[in-house]
Amino acid sequence: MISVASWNINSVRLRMPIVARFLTEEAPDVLCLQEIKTVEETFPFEAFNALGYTHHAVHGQKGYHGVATVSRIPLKEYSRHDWQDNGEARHVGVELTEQGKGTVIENVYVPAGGDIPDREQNVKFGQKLDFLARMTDWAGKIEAPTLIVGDFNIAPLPSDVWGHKQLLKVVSHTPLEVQVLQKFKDAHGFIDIGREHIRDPERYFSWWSYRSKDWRVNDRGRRLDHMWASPDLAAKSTGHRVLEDCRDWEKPSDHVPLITEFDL
DNA sequence: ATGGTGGGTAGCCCA
Repeated sequence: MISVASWNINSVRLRMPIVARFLTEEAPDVLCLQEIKTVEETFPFEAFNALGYTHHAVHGQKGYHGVATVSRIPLKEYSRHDWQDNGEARHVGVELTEQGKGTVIENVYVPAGGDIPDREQNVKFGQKLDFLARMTDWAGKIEAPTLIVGDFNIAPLPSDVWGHKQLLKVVSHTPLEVQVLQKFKDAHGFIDIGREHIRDPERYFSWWSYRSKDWRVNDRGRRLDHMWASPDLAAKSTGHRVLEDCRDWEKPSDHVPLITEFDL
């Protein structure tokens, strides 16, 4: 059995205490972090090593974005893509080298896309769409059994958001983004593991804005984080959980971790 | 309809 977690941590240095708590309590084999907001030189390697997570692939950037995959089972860095073609650190891929040998885990942080869902008025929205288009070209050429996880910054289903009608013109849930994400999915035949285990139309959120008070009461969440797998790999997924309680931990991220277990 | 809260980092950018 191998378990893989994904968590947009919104500064790994600030939140190392809750990361340590998560690794101690849940002990996933692999943890994919997004928005680490640091370069490799100041990544807290020692803290991860002390917890038994001695294998790392870090693609960092000063102040913004950045992704890291840490593991207690052996892996090697496999790829780094710049799907936005602007030098931002939003992807790192690893390949498992012993247990689960040959399995590729791609860790991605899709651009949020700004506030206005129109590429003419908002450069960031165009960059988000272009990022996804390049990711789609790449997905069509995948050969290894692949798990792609991370903050996709799109909530595709009506049951992935607190209010479908209210959010149709809000970046992350527009029909155009949903369509572009679907093309990416179809390019490789990815399976949405989260929704294999928590079926539509059951409520499934992974992010609650810091700006919304009483997140548990108002529950204005969205499912921005995903774990998608090649069909053969998805068939080996035996469990999937959303750790909503982490949203209430001290100095929380606005995202919560997802964990999938595989019979590998 | 608006602004609301966070993080990184040094005057804003980004989410």
